[in-house]
Amino acid sequence: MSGNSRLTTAVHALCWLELAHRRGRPTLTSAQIADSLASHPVLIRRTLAPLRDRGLLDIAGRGPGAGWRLARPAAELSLADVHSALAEPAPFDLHPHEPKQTCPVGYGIRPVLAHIYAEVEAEITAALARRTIADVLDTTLAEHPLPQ
Amino acid sequence: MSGNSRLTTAVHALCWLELAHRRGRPTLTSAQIADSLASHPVLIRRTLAPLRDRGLLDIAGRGPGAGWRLARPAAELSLADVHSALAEPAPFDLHPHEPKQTCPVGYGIRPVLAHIYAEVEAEITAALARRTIADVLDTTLAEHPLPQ
DNA sequence: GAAAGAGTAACCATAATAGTTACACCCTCT
DNA sequence: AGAGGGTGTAACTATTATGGTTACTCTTTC
Repeated sequence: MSGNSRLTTAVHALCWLELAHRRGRPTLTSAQIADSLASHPVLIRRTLAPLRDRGLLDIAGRGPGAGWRLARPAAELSLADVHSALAEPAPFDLHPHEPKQTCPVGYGIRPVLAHIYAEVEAEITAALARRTIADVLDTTLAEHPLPQ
Repeated sequence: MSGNSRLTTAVHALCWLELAHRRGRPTLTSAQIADSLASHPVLIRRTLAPLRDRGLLDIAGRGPGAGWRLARPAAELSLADVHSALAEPAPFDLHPHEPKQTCPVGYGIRPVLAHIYAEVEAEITAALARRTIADVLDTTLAEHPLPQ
């Protein structure tokens, strides 16, 4: 239990919602989404909450019959949108403590590294922006269809 | 204490070694490196050990007078080399458990996501490959020189 | 009033990281 | 031979993130 699978969880959930939508099912409950992920409804609600707050998803109704649904067409929902909404941690951190300020390297290296790390983040975002939820779902269904 | 600052630690150490080299100091001990980072010699040895094993660094001598030194010119040492030697964790993981195999999404989504995540990794590597230790040191000294 | 749904707080287990101590081992120097 | 300066590494601690789980509140439909 070390890594970070929230992007996976969110993308899986959104693809599943889109597939349900295509099949004429407008919404899914968090229990139904959790079933596909072999996870738990509370985890789904926790993971999807920031997407709801950012307007990627919404809840249709309340009480019995309520459920999650995409707030935008799946073809207009990129993985970068999901990544950004999740506020994923950056892959690289600067020093845990301030380095020695009387050393030329310790004094000046932090903004240099921060700039490089920002570039890396931009590349990650750009790579994720190339794929939409619709792309992922279409590729999944086309390249790895259920047997029989 | 959540993130991962090992790339920062390693790049800082390598820059400091290169600066020492330019000043006519062929090696630095882990205690001297730790001093610049406001860290501890054991952490330095732990972080630098995989770089030594991968041939980016070596130890000159043993016993008194021993110390770390770059095994290659700093201009031929990219941050991607460092990142790779450190075996940094990927930013995104797949599902913590196998998703439901009777769901079309659960059945087929993992290789699709794995492919996208591999692309992201490649972009990270490419961005880091654009900078060498010499670049980082030169930029640090030029853009953020010690006052007076 | 019962039941289904989301929203959330609280707690547990696990793992990674940084920090730290302790000690074994190797070598140089006196 | 012994002292001391180095690395190598195991072991332990504290902190934090993550996933998992339970338990509860609130709202709405039936």
